[in-house]
Amino acid sequence: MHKKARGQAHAEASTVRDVAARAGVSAATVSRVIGGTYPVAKDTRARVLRAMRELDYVVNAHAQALSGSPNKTVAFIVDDVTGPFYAHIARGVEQQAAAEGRLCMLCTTHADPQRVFTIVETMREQRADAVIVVGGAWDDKAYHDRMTYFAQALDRAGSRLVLIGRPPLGKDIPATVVEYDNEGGAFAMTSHLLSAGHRRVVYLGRVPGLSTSSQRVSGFTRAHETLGVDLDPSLIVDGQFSRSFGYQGTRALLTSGVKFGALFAATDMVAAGALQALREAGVRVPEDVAVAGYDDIPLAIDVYPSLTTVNIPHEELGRTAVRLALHRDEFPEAQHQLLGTHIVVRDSTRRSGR
Amino acid sequence: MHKKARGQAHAEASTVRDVAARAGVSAATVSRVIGGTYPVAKDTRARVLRAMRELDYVVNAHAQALSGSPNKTVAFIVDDVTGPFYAHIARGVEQQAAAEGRLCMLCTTHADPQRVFTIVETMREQRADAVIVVGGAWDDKAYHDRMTYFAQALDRAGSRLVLIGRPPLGKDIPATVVEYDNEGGAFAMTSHLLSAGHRRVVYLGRVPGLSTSSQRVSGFTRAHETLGVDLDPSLIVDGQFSRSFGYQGTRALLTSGVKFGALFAATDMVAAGALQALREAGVRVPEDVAVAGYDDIPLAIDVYPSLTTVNIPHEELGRTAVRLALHRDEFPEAQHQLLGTHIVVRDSTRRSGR
DNA sequence: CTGAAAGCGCTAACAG
DNA sequence: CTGTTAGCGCTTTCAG
Repeated sequence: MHKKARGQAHAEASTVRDVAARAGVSAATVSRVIGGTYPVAKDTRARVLRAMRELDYVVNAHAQALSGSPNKTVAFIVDDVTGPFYAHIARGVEQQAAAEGRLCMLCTTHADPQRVFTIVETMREQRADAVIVVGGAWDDKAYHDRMTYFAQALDRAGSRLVLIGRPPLGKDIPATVVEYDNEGGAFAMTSHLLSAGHRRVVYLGRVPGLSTSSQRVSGFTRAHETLGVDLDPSLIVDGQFSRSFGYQGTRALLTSGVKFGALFAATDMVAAGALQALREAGVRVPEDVAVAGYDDIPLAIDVYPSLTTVNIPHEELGRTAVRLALHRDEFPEAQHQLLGTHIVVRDSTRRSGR
Repeated sequence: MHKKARGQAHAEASTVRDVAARAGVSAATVSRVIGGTYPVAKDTRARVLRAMRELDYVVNAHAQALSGSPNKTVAFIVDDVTGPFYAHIARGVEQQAAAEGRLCMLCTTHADPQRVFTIVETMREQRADAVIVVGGAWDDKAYHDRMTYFAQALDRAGSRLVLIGRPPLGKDIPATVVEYDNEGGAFAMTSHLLSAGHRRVVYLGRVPGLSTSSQRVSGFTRAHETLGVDLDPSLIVDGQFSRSFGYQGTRALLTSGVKFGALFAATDMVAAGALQALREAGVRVPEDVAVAGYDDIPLAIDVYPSLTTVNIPHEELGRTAVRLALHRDEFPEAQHQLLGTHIVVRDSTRRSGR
């Protein structure tokens, strides 16, 4: 009777053929009803529909994908969903993917640069029609080459590699790049601080070799040059993009006796840690030290005092990435976007006295 | 020459057959090499492997899935990735899914209860081997029935419905449920507040009909009964789980002239809004009003003053959900878990003077 | 250890 | 409008 006798008690899922039999039509007709993209007599369709319902029929997406219909999934690869920074981009991606009728696969690398390769490979297997990678890139040739290879491989397969917040791989590499004006934001923020009269501004949290970091530091430096303020190199301190580094780093700074009137944290998380350290040390913000962050994550309005920071259009980055990737044929010229950033002034730098 | 002449310039991806030809073996042998689960002569395997590399071969996951090999994806459905609450659960899910060799599909309902149905249906099509839904459920019969139906349908197909932070659907419904002690957490927190001497504690943000909310309110009420403190019903105020409601609601409370010495916010986000409103009104926390939240999201340590709140084991919820669902045959008894919660005391309730 | 052949569930020509 | 016939790329008996 049964095709197979599984150990499990799973009723075999019904197929187009079952539906066809029940509705007294051919499998092809059922398929046409499913697709909806082909004329089918009104009552035939009705019968088929009813049969589907009675059998609790559900198409098999894999079979669909296999027999030619374009795949409908977008892959999204991040370091860590937990960071508000990524979470908001993820929301944009998910939103746009849904709007374009795509499913969204979420993968996490936990900041292991190797893992991104494995994952991209897996996505090739899945035949995802866009693979979106977000986060700073490392200045590493091997890394760069590997990504370039993936870009080409995905392209050959009709898919697309998308980089969010990373520098382009190169001129003729088939990849979509959606950046935000990292350098410009840092420039604007530093200018804001310098114009308020601060002469010794700490940059807290440089990560050598990380593209995001280099760009921010570059904006920081350029602002000093532009405004003709000397920059003491010891004011740029290395450290991770984390709350705990913000805390530790600031404490270290405080005990080291370095003088500074303002602190520009590499990210809002770093700033949050810094604020705590300053508060514990009895340093008033912004009276004694002005503090600024970068990213404008929701946290920024809840810390005390509320944080002046650089706004990044998170959700738009995500949405743009998906849109561009899926419609690359319509917008071949637009495959490299640079979205704007702007500073948001809050209490942590307000009326800063020198 | 070519099988098809596509308009696109995509080189057709190579298949097992191509690899087989190149290695001078049959497709079956290539498949065996891929699966690794079957003896293949050492040098044959080597040749196949080389051919795969040379052709840049990538298996087609859909074809694999279609021809019987169990599917390898887990679906995760949330209201909104953006909430830190969900983000951390997502991390747990992703982590465990990766550990179990599964891919993770992320879907968002934007709090539209209808959308969850569409998505679950889509996941049936994808043949996901577990479908995880997180977030409070509505006390709605239609909703309940629909979920029950999905639970059964998924079960029939060898998949599994998992509910995180939602009450079970019923005794014999095949679904995995991972809850956290919502009522207990609220009870503990309320007791903490009452034992500190507060007699008029506001509960800010009840959402009638939402399971999460009902449980918290129930813990709140029970603590009053247990400690023999009268509860003025007007102290329970309805409102959404959002920062903005926390802000507005608190302002309204303040202008209404209702007296209260402590405020228990339905969630940390609500508490964050409340803190802002109190600060703006010149009400000192915790001296004038003690404030507590619920969820223990990272934000809680960054608001000022740092927030006393109820800790939920976010990541563990996610991990447990995946583990239980995938190994349901090994742990049939454990398909309903209740994870513990505990209060974390921080500055917002410290040394509260009556 | 390896090959040949059948088929997973669906869609896409090609004929009616 | 609808049925028939081929596969999509892979795994899996069943024979060597």
